[in-house]
Amino acid sequence: MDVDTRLLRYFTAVAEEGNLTRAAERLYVSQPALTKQIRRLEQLLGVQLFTRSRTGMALTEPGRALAERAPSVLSAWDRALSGTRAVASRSARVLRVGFVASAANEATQAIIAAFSELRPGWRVDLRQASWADPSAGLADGVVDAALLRLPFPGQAKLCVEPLFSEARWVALPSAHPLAAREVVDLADLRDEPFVAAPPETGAWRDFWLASDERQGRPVRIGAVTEHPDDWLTAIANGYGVALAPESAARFYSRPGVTYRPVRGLSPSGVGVAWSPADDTDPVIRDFVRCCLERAS
Amino acid sequence: MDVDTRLLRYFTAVAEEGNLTRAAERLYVSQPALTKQIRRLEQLLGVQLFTRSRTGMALTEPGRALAERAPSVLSAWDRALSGTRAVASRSARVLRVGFVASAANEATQAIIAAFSELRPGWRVDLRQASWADPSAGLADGVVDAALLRLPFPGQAKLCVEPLFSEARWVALPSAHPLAAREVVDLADLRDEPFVAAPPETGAWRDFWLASDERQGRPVRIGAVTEHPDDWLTAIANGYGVALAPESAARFYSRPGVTYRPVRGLSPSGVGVAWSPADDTDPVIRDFVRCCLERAS
DNA sequence: CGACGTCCATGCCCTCAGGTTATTGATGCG
DNA sequence: CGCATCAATAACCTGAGGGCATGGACGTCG
Repeated sequence: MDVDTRLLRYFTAVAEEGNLTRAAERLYVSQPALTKQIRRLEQLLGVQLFTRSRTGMALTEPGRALAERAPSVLSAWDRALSGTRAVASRSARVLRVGFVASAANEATQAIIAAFSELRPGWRVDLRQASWADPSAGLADGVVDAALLRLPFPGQAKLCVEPLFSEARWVALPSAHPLAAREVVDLADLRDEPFVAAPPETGAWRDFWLASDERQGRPVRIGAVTEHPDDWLTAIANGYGVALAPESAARFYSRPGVTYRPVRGLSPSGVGVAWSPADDTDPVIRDFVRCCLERAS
Repeated sequence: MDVDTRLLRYFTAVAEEGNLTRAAERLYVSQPALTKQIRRLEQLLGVQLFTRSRTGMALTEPGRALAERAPSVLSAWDRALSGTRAVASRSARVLRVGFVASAANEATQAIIAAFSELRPGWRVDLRQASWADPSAGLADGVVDAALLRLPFPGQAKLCVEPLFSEARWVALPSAHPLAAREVVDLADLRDEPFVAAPPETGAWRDFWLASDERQGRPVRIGAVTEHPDDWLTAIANGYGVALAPESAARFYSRPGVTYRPVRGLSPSGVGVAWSPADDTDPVIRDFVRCCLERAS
């Protein structure tokens, strides 16, 4: 008896939401399509998985049994997939490097260049991650190494080497009164609306909102963005201000956005991370070495 | 990224056979269909899994990586499937009982009747297994309990309670000279062709060929059968003789087939088996109790 | 009490995945 | 050289799986 992992994902979504309509939205399919799939799954197993009512879809006892076991299937497949891809990229002499926007900025290019010289046969695949994934794909096994802002959630499970740290500056709409000053005080920013990363990024988001350093004053969110482009646009349009590493002033300059140093703000660290499973891999070690050389 | 488990089964088959044509036969699909599926899988992963040549399909390094991981996905799904079905049948008050043909014979009905009386709300689903599966589906989680001939392969991993034992008789074509005797000597059977179970049944097959008791004299196979009907037909048609439990003489009588006791042959045991996971289940315990009561 | 909102199910349509048979190419072998 | 062996391709058919629009059951609220 065969299933598609898609069917299992559909099932878990409905099980979690308890509601076809919402699950369908979450899965980006239409509700009738989902209805059909769930019925098909039930028919496939010969087991009723849900009891339908106007209040939604409730798991039956066998449904709960499947809901408990489905994740193990999905995660087994995830492991198989990322494992296979990892081996494939290795045997094609490709190093997959993830980075979050504004992580290493201009250092990135120097690192890649140094690595290319050290390992002439190898190609580097650079993949920019959205801010929603602070591990830049490393946690999912999508990349072999990543250039990241420190600290980041899940850091404990990975090997990390800090590279350098930079002052946190502020990016302001050029028309903003504070843009006229050479240096801004953190205290002056406390009541400004901020352009922030999506809420699911947790500690990462908080760090760039200076949540720890605003003495309990709640932050006002002016806009939420996932990528540098939206971010710059939001600031230029006056939706709010945002903290950014000093190098962003050079790397992400744009008319309408002004960067200024901030007094009284701790710096931000940049590091390189890789999976403990690859810790002995000579190519990874070379890459890390390049990072350390070029960053100091 | 989603896959169908079918695709993974196809992949493993090709990986094992190293040959599309043979793998296609084994999977009961056409060779072009399999070609397409394998290419689709490669495309899906963005990874070349095989190198094609006149000698067949050889795994690449990433292919080997997937071949190592695919079984874990398939077995996770197998567990999820049989686990869910088990819970479903329990919550529908159905006890799934497997049996191999001629295991308990007439005792079976008495057992079921006793169980129905003890657990009036419950229904028993009887499932006859082919001789190719001596655990009658118990090993695969397809049934909750099974009535079996002992010993059987995989017995160590299950809970087993022996019920009774029976003499092994011989089933002969009625026209066979030995059918004229009241009792047959094992020695007289040694050079006869036998009707046997399929080779993959291993020890089971050997036991019913009396391999251990023919003093190294090789057995001659006259026919191979999987089900009682073929078996009786093969014997009646004179393709060979076969050992059978005494009760088969009553339970599987047919014109053209004569049963006779055999001197000098050890008896055959019958038992009930269930999964250790269900050992504390009161319903299973009741069923086992019924078996013990009715068999003694 | 009737209008509306919320959910799931149904009907109809379209596209493409996945299967079939027949055939073509490539390549080693007697 | 002709044959056997494998994989790939072509042409075709069926049905799975998606979308939209709508129906039906049932609370809820003005």
